[in-house]
Amino acid sequence: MAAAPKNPRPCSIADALALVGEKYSLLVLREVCLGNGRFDQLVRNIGAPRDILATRLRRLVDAGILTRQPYSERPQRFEYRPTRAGLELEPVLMTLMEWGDRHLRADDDRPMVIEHACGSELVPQVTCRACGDTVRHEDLTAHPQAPGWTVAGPTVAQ
Amino acid sequence: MAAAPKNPRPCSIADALALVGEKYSLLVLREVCLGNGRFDQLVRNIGAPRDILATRLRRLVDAGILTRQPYSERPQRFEYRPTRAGLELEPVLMTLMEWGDRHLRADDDRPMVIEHACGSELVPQVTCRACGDTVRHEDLTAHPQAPGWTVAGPTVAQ
DNA sequence: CTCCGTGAGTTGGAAAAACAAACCCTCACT
DNA sequence: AGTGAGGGTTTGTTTTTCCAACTCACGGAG
Repeated sequence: MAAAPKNPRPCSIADALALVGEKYSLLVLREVCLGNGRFDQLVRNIGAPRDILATRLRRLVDAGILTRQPYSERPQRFEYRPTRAGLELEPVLMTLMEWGDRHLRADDDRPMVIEHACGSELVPQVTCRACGDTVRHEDLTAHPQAPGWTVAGPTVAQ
Repeated sequence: MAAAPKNPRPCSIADALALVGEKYSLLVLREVCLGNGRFDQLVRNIGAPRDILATRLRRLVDAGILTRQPYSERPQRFEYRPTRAGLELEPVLMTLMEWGDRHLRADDDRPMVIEHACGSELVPQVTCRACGDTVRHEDLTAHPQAPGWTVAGPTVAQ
C-alpha cells in the first residue's frame, strides 16, 4: 500500500499560486502592468537574479499570463507584456498593496499611489458582485464541492 | 565596500509578499480562515512537509497574521487562528480564487463555492472605494512616490 | 502497568532552487 | 578597433525543500 499519497485540498487558490506564487512572479507582473517589461528594467526594479527572472518569465509566458514581443528588429529586443489573463491578476496586486500599505507602513510612507479614473485615489476593496457590499469574513460561508473536505467554523483570534 | 547594492523598487506589494509570499503561506491562511488551524489538519489539507509548515507558522505568528492558541491543556494542544490582520488578507485569497476559477478551471469544476450573507454565491471583485466601480487596468494611473522610479505607459499584449 | 494511538512538532541527510558573478552574442556608435 | 546596451546563459556555491523517521507528552485499552 501507498505511503502518503499527498492529497492536498483541491483549490483554485492553490492552482493560481502554482502559476504565480513563486518568488518574484507577482513582482514581475507588477512591473509588466506598469509598463516596464524589458529584461533589464525587471532586473533593476525587482532586484531578482537574472537567471531566476529568465526562468519566471518563461513560466509566465507558458502560462499565458505574459507575452514576449519584439519591440525592435536589428538588434532584436524583446519586451514582456501582460495578456488579458495577466491583467486580470492586477486586482490581486491592488489588494495586496492595500493590505501592505495599511499594515506594514506608516500613513505618510506610501511608496506608490494609484489614481483611479473617477478622479480620486484608488483604495481597492473586494466586494460581492451580487450585492455590492464589502466582503467581510463574517459574511462568508465556504462550501467545498469535493467529498472529504470539511471546514470548521471560523474562529478569529483575540 | 558594497558590490551591487540590490535596490528594488520600494513597494507594499513586495513587502506584503515578503511576509506571505513564501510557498504554502497563503494556503496556511486559507485553512486557518476556514477554521482548520491544527497542525495535522494543515499538513493534510495543504500537503506541505511538516518542517516547512512549522517554519511558516512561526513566521506568520511573528508577523502578527496568526496566533497560536491552546485549545487543550493536558495534553497541551494548539491551534492557529487568524488575527484581524490575517483576516484582512482574506480578500487576497478570494481574488486569487476568483481568478483561478475563471482561468484555470471549467465552469462545472469549482472546488469551493463561497456563499455570501446577501444570499447569493460570492463572486469577488475589486472596486474603488471612492466611486464603487470595478477596477479596470485602463482606469489606473500609477504614481511612484519615491524619486528615481518611473512607470511607462501600460501596453497590453495582443 | 504496558502497549498503542494522537497531536505537535524536530532531526538528519539527500535533492532541488536560489544566488552572485562572470560570460556570451548581436548589433550600434565612435 | 573599442565601447556599450540589451537580453539573456553558464558556473560554482549557498540556501531551501523535501521526506522519512524520530521525539515527547499524554490518554485510553487491555
